[in-house]
Amino acid sequence: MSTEAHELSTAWLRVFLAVARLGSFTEAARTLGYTQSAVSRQIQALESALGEGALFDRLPRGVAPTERGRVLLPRAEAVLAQLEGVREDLTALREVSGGRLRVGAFPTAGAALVPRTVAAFQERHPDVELTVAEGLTGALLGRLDRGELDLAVVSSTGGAVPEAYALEKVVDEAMYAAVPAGHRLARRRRVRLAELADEPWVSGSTATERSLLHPAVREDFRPRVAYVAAEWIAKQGYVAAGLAVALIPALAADGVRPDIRLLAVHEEDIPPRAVYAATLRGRTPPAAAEAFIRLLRETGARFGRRLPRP
Amino acid sequence: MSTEAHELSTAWLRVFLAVARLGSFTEAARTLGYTQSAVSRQIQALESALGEGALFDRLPRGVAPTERGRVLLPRAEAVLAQLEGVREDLTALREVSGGRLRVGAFPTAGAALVPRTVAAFQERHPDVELTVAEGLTGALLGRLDRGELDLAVVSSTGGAVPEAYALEKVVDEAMYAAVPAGHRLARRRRVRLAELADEPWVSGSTATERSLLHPAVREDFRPRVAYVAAEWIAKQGYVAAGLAVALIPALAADGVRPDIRLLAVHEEDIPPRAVYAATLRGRTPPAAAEAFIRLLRETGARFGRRLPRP
DNA sequence: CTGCTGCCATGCGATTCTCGCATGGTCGGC
DNA sequence: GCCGACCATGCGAGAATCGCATGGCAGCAG
Repeated sequence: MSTEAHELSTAWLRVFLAVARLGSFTEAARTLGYTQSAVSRQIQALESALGEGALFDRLPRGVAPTERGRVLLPRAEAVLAQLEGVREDLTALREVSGGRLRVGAFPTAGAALVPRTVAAFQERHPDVELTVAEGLTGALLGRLDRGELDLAVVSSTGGAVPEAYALEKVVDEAMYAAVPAGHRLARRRRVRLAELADEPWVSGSTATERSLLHPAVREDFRPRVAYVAAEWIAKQGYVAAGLAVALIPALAADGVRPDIRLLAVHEEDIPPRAVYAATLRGRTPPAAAEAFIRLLRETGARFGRRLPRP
Repeated sequence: MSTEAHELSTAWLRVFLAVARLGSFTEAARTLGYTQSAVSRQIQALESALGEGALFDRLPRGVAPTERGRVLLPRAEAVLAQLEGVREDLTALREVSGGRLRVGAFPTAGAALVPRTVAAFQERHPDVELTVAEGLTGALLGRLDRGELDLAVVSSTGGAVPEAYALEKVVDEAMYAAVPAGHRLARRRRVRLAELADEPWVSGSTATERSLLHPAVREDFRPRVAYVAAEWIAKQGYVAAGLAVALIPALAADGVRPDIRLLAVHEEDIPPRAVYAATLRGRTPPAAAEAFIRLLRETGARFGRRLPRP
């Protein structure tokens, strides 16, 4: 007879409550799907685990809680309620309600992809505290490493990504050529870059290595960068004025002014820029992050090789 | 692989907390006195009981809680705190702090026995809410039966007590003869009732059957009740005036006026009146009741066959 | 690049727990 | 005085849990 408190089981408490409520071992057993002997022993075990003194008086007709039993009653309910709370919390987590999510994204993603995804996310999971920070891919990964972010939206332009991160492709971003409304190709829907090889270009940098044009350079396409403008709003100005054409990633193609036409560039001319959602490899990402990534892909699908404004 | 939630053990949670705090199965095992394998399996069991999703990420150097783990953390602490609360409550109960105690007592006990016991009890257990009700033995037992009282202080005068009650003798109450200060026996400390057989008596009733004198009646003691007075204060008046003598139970002998003398009556002349503490048979009495009974006996010892004022 | 080390997972046998079944004891009622 | 309701308990089967030993994996030093 080990009078020592091995460790009290929550099953004990559930049985205890049933017995207290029903006033009978037999009835509690029937309700709980046990035999009467099992209930008897469970109560015995609980009584011995709790130390001296019975929890129920065994009367000729059923049982009645002793003072100890009456004291235990609200506590047992509280414990079980907490246990129920555990399940609720975890369910809420699975259903992505509550908690926080810290997202980082590269600048272009801030044009449409991330804002739209955020909007959809907020609608579905209004309880999640969501923050978004902008930064370049390298910086974002560093913040991920230091635990400052839960999720980073990065592009493949930054070169090789260390193995420490788990990447999930969100979208293969299509590229568009932007031409003025009166351009000779303005009525086309698709072009080859070779057709624009002789046009003056506006780009983010004179050095093509640092611009979107870089992966497109080939034998038959060596663009002449006549104007330099980093911001898309400025590029639009040059293009709309008929001074130049520009290469625009689909993610930035939203809200283009009406006097500009976007032409889908043939896939072979420029590889799609991949956008990834990065988390720390080996660490289970927050459930909210999973949900955010799903929405990212959903939103991102609209930017993959399709003209936003036909 | 039973993915079903058998019932989560509190041991799970304790192990979980240790692992979360120490960041390592091995270290937690060492701290808790388990082997590493046991900890590993406990966490596995907890994870499977809680359903999909791990609680810890297994890293090359130790483990780190996942989001699920971080959510579980405060809940687990709460559950264990409640469990600790159970033990504290029960310990407090054993040490008689808190809770309530409802006592009933027959009128004479209210003269000194109960008030003194109450005072001692309040001093020792100030947290217990104590109430005292007065009533005759029969009524008190009825209220005990109906759960209106936890404890009844009753005397043996009421005849047989049903078996439904557990009686614990508190004191065998001595009887005194009260005589005026100038009485011929006033200097004695003990008397035989036969010596007072010819005196006029004052009693609570003309019918000796209903008075304290009843059990004392014998061949050589047939008292003549000259005066009837129910209250002890009135009896004192007759005695002090030298009109009569009276029989006084020790419990009522406190605070006797100075012109009256109390003489111990020989034990053979009148059987001591027993005072009992009654609880419901078969029901575990409240811990406070046990403590109260102990103090009753302590206090009552002063009224057994001893003159309170020598 | 190879062996070492630290850490978690897992197969195995022994122990303990817990269950259901059947039985015994006690009390109240017809 | 027998019967029925109810709780306690001996017994054997099955499940859970433990420790021990081993395996797998990642990082690190030589």
